[in-house]
Amino acid sequence: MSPPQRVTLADVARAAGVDVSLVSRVLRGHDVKVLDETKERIHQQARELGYRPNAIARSLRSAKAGAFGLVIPNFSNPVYAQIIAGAETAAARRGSVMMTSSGEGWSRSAWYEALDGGRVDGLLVAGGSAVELASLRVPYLLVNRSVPGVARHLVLDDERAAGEAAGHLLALGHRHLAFVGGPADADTAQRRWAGFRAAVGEHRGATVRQLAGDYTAAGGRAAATALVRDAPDVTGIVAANLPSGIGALEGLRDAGVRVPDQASVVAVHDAEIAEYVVPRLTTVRMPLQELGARGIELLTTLPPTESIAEVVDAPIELVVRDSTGPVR
Amino acid sequence: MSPPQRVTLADVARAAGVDVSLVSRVLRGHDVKVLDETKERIHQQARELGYRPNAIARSLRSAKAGAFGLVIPNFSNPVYAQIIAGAETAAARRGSVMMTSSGEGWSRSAWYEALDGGRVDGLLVAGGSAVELASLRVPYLLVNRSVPGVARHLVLDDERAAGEAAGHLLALGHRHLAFVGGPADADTAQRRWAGFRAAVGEHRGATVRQLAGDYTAAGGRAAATALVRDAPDVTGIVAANLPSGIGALEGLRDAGVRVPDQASVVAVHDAEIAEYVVPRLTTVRMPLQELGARGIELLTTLPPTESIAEVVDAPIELVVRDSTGPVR
DNA sequence: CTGAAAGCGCTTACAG
DNA sequence: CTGAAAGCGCTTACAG
Repeated sequence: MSPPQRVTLADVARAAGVDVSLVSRVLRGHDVKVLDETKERIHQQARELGYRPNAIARSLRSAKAGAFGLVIPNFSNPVYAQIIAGAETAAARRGSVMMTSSGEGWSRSAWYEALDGGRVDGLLVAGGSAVELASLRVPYLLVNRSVPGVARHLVLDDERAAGEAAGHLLALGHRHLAFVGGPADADTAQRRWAGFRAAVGEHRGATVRQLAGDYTAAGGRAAATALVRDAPDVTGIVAANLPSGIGALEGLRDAGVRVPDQASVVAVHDAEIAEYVVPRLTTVRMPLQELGARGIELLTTLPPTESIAEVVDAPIELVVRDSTGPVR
Repeated sequence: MSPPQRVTLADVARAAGVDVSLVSRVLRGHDVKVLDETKERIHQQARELGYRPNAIARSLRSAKAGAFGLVIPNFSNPVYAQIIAGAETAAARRGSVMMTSSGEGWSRSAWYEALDGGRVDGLLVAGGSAVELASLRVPYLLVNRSVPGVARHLVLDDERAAGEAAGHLLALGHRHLAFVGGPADADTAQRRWAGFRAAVGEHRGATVRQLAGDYTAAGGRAAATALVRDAPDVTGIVAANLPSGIGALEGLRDAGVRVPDQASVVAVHDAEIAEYVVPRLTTVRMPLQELGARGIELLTTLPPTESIAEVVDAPIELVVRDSTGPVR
C-alpha cells in the first residue's frame, strides 16, 4: 500500500529535469517568473510521485516549527476540551498544528525539555508545574492561571463570573449565601471567591460563608453536608467549579434538602454534564474557546520576552437551569 | 528571562574546546572511551550554557520524529480521554511525545498532509474520515473502529461488552429487552448490536427490539420515549453508548417510568458522568487505556505495511450501579 | 527564467 | 581517545 520510501524534492527535480531549488520555489508558490510549461511539469511530477514536503526539514531550515504546544493536566476535564478547540482553530488559521498533551508518563522536566527542543513555536501552559517555565527558550504563556513570578499569563474574568453567580442568587431573594471554594493553590478559586465576596458585600443584610473545597464532586458534597448541619440559614450556594456544584447537589439530596425549593446552587463553568444532572444545574459559562484562541494569538504576536497579564475580553453568560429559584 | 538565542552543539564544542561530534557522542552517552576529564568539561559547559538538544535537527538526521500522532474527532468525549492517557503513557515509555489533535480548523486532507510530513513516526486514528489513510506514508492504525478497505485496525471487544450488558439484565430476570443503537456508520454500534442479539438469543422466551439511535443523549431519550409508547412490555434496555444511556434515563423519567423499579438501563462504556446522573447508571467498562497503549505498541513493533485486525485483550467489567434491578 | 551553493543542527561511520 | 566529513531534506539569497 504505502510506498516503501519517501519521495523528496530531489526525486521530483530529477523526474522533471530541473534543480531542486526550482522545485521548491514552484511548489511553495514563491516564484512567478517561471515558464508555465516548467511549472506544469514540476507540479505533474510531484503529483505523480506523490511528493509530500518534509515538515521536519522545512522546520530546521526556516527555524519555524509550524506547531504549537498546549500542556494540560489531563484530558478528562471538559474545561480543557473547550480551550483546546479554541487553540486548534486559531493555530490552524496560522497554518500550524496544535499538539496537546498532558505529559502523562513523562517526568515534568524531561517533558518540558522535549517540548523545548524546537518542536513547537510556542507553548500554552494550562496545567502542570510552573517552575520549569523559567528555563524555557520557547515563548510560553500561562493560560487560565496566574503564578507569582511568571510574567506572562492570560486568564478569564473569574471575579466577574462569581459575581454574576452571586448576583443571580441575590436577585432571586437569597440573602444567606455560601461559597464552595477550590484547592489552596488554585488561583482561579481565589479570584472567584473575591468576586463572590464583593458582589454579596454590596448587599446590606446579606451574609457570606466560605467553605473549603477541592474542585471535586466529593469536596462539593462534603461542603454541602457541612452547610446543612452548621448553617441551616444558607439558601444560596455558589460552587467554584462544575464538579463542586454537582457534588453540592448530591450532598443536599442526601440531606433531604430540596433543590431549588429549599436551596439554590450555581456553579462557575458550563459543560454538557450540567444538563444531565438532576436538577439541571444553573451555571456561568466562561469564554474558554476564546481563551485558547487568544492564547495562540498572543503567542504569535507578542515579543517572546514581553510581560503580559491579560484578562480575556469576551462575554460571560449566566445559564439558568433548574437548580436555582426564588428563596423559600 | 529566556536567552535571546538557542545554544547549539557548536556553542558547547567551542566552549569546551572540542569537536561537535565529540560533544554529540558524550551528551548522548554514546561513547565510553573518552577521557573523564573531557567528558566532565563537556557536560559542565552544556550545563552552564543551558544547552538543549534540537529535536528537529535530530529528527531530520535520524529520520525518527520521536513523536506519535493521535487523531480524534473531538476532545469533549470522555471516551477519548482514556485512550489518550493510555497512548501517552505507552509513547513516553519509548521516549516519544504524543501529539493529540482533532484537526479542528483544518481541512481533512491538509491535516493529514501536515501530519504525514515527518512530524510523527506513526498515526493512531480514532476518528475522522478514513479515505485519506491510503495515501499516508507514515505507519498508521485505526483505533476503536474498523473500516472496509483499511487493513490495519485495533478494536475493543464490543460484542462481548454488549453481551455482558444483556447477560446482566437476563440474570435479573428481564425477558423483554431493547437495544438503543448508534449511527449507521458506526461499526462499534454494529458489533454491540450483534453481541446483544447473540446473548439474548440464547435465552428461550426472551424477546429483542432494536431502536435507532445516534450516540447522543437526545437520541437515547427519543428511543426510550418510543419504547414506552410502542413496547410497554420491555423492561430492560441496553444503550450502545453512554450518552444514549443517559438520554434513555431522561426519556423514562419524562414518561413517568421508574428506574430501576419498572425498567433497567445499562450502557456500554464507563465514565465519571455515570456517577452523576440519577439514578447512577450501570455500565460496562471497556479497556480504553489498554486500547491506546496497545495501539502505540503495534505501531512501533509491526512492519508498516503489514495488515492487522486485532481485538484488545483486556478485561471488560460490568459496573453495577442504581439503574438496574430485578424485574418488577 | 533557472541553477549552484550554502547552511539549518545534528549524528554517524571513518580516520588517525 | 578525538576530529573531520558527509549528509538528512529543505529554503534562500546570489549568480547568470
